[in-house]
Amino acid sequence: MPKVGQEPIRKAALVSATIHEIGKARSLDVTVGQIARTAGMSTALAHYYFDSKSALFIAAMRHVLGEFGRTVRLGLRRASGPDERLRAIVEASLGSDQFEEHVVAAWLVFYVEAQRAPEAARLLRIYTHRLHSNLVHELLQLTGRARAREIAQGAAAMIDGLYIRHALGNDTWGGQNAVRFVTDYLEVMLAAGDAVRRRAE
Amino acid sequence: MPKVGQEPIRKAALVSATIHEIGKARSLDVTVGQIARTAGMSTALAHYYFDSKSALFIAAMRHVLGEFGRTVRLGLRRASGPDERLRAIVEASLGSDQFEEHVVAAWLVFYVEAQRAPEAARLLRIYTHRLHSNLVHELLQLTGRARAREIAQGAAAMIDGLYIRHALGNDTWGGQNAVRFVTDYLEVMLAAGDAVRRRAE
DNA sequence: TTTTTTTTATTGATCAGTCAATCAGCAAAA
DNA sequence: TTTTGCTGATTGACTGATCAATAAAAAAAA
Repeated sequence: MPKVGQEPIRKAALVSATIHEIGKARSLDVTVGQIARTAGMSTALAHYYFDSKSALFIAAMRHVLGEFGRTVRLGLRRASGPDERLRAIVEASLGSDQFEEHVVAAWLVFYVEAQRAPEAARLLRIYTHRLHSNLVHELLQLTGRARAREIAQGAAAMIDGLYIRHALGNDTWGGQNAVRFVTDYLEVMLAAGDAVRRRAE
Repeated sequence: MPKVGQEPIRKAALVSATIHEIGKARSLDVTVGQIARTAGMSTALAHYYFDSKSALFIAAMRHVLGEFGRTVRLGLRRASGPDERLRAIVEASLGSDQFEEHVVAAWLVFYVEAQRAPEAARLLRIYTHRLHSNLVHELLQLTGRARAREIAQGAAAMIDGLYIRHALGNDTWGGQNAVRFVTDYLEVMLAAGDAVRRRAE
């Protein structure tokens, strides 16, 4: 049975199983044994491919973040013009892909882990910065730099907030409307910026 | 040494130690032993006053939520007029009290716990509903019911998002500006509502 | 008032269970 | 025969919870 070239297959299976199990347990409190069993192998083999449990978690987090990045890039490639592109970013962040149950749980859990594990914090910072600079890049076509940065911060915070409220089931809206909340915010803030600018002139 | 009437003192010490230890560990992964030692007693005594570890966590969460509720009520009592009162709500949510290191960590950890423990979920829902209805109550003086609800949802999401970004150190602004982000949002959304209404007339 | 009983407060020791990690060793390719 | 893939068994450390035992205060009884 032992074939060569199993490493990438096994690692992928373990990463996928990790996300799945975290989603099921809704917590990082998942044993390597559970993960390994779900991935169809022994505990020892899981440790053969990943030195430690936390290394496995980091790999899982990197995978979720990678998936997200790919979704954003795909959305951006399809959109044209700043408005459409802003919408694409928001949709990638609050789209149905990201709202899959186990992905949601993984994100929440990673948020907590980012408080302790430096590597997890680093990964999350990359996500934050990318979201911010993506938003600013488009907003710069529509307003000044200072205002673009401010609106991007507000929108990013709103995205995170809507995400968490959905994750905890504390939302009355469906996932659909979440996008509208942010796009409304962007639209209104940009219009208000115009008003301010006009008033100043 | 054993005196009567220790129960409230011991329980308060345990709750306080729990919040402190969660803040230090930045995780729910804290042993009863650690908490008990910090509270100046044995593990067995901690179990004497709280049946289980999770009962202790729930008590700690109830305490944090209670403190928050008190802060909101105090702020509301001091404010007059819907604008001031809205500001008071936001300030209570994003004020320096709530940004104390261990309180922040406790909130984040409770968010995750709310995914599994029904009682934790219930407590968090109370917080969510209270924040929402507080906001709606004031907004109703300034706009229609449907719009009030929508703006309240957006503002609440933004508050949570700003909170988490601060908790993770992913904020470039200081805690101060966080309040301004939300009040700006409220102001602009209300103004836009007026514009829409005027346009419709 | 003194004595006895009950209640409250407290702990060290320990149980029963869990878990991450290791290791020695086997099987099949290369 | 060396490398890669794989596992059962085991280790060592930890943890929540329980319990028997003890001390002091309060209440009841004498």
